Amino acid sequence: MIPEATVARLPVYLRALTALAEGGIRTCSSEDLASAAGVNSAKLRKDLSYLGSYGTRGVGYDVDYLRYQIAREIGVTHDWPVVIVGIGNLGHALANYSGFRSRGFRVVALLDADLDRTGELVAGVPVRPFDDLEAIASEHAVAIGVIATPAAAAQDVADRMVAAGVTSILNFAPAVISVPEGVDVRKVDLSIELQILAYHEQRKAHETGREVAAAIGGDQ
Amino acid sequence: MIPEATVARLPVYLRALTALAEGGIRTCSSEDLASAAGVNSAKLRKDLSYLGSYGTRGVGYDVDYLRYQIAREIGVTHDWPVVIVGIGNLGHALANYSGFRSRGFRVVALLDADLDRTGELVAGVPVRPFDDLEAIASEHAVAIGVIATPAAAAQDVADRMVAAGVTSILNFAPAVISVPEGVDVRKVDLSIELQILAYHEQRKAHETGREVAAAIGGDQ
DNA sequence: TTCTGTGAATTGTTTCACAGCC
DNA sequence: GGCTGTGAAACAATTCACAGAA
Repeated sequence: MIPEATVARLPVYLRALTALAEGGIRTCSSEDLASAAGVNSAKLRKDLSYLGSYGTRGVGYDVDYLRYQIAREIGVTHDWPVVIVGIGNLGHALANYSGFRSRGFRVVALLDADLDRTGELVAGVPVRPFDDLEAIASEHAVAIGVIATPAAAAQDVADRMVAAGVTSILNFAPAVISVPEGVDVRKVDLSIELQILAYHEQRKAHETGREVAAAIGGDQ
Repeated sequence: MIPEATVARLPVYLRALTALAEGGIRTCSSEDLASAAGVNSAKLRKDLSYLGSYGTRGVGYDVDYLRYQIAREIGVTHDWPVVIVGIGNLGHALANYSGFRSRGFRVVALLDADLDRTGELVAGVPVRPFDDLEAIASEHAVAIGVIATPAAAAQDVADRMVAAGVTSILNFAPAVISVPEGVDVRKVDLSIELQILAYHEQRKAHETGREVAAAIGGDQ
């Protein structure tokens, strides 16, 4: 059983290893890989230790071998079919995102409730009516769905996805969706990320203010 | 000093409170708010306790009052000016995202290195050359920048942002960027989120396999 | 000697359970 | 009686520090 925090970092290691491999590097130390991934080496080694012993003491890790082991652990040695629902600005961006294709995912359908959009080609894939969801999900055995609709539609879309057999949902809509036991949801929310930054930014401003005040105050 | 895990949830509570307020609800219990935010009530109360005592025992929380207190704590009672660099598909989607405006952020400029894009209007804001970054950042006192460029450009953009006085960066490029002490970076990576789902999906598949095997095996 | 793999210590987060206030 | 606020307990993640393999 791999800790959740480790699972969330494995894709980062995978990407870093791919970058190293593309740079022609065949072997790396935990220090090298950790710095490419933006973590410290103790954490990296601990994380990798949950997968097994894929390194060599005194030497390091074979880049290709470790890359394969992580890809296998994550489950991206084969492609996962994915549907995207909601082809607005964000849906367009997602459909065009080439990183999906190269990292283990294949967009098998783009769905939108607006029938005026039907037939429109986005990244070479035709937009289809949302009602085709069940047919597509069962035809392609889709387990992963992406919601890129407005917040108001998100729960309905999620319900339909679950009914159609989808058991993992990536939700970009700014809404909390509830799903049955056994279905995983991950949420990406742009304005929440910015608000977290704003909080720290505000604290930095206070900090500076205090330092300035202290400097002005001098040694009174 | 508010724990980081709590800080990351405050924006979720803020959004849930806004939804309650829009539904005409003036008072709510920790249970109500927790369920609107998708967390359990003990965690919610513990989180809110770091901000102060803004509830009333036996009654609950005043929605508007708590909303204001959280907004103040996060620092979104006034707007933060933001620049977006990289106006490709994702940059377009971000520029058009209305949640920015309504949640404490104002896009003051869209920048792109491709000069053919200069002047193009996106969501009513003209695209400007990347080299205008310093002028814009100092004119609007921009502290927060968004990177929506390809991975290869991300580090350069981050360096220029930091030099221009930006101290918080939201990075959508699939690359690790390094910044000096005192600069915050948050990363949003679409394919990493999908890979995390894939990991759990794969485990569910194994689990099912085992259950099926056990069922077939019966009580042998 | 170098660098991995990992117990042990530390630090952070969540959950429990109830005292205290309305 | 109902619900918040919070110590204390349980759990999870990170970091330390070093034994041991190459």
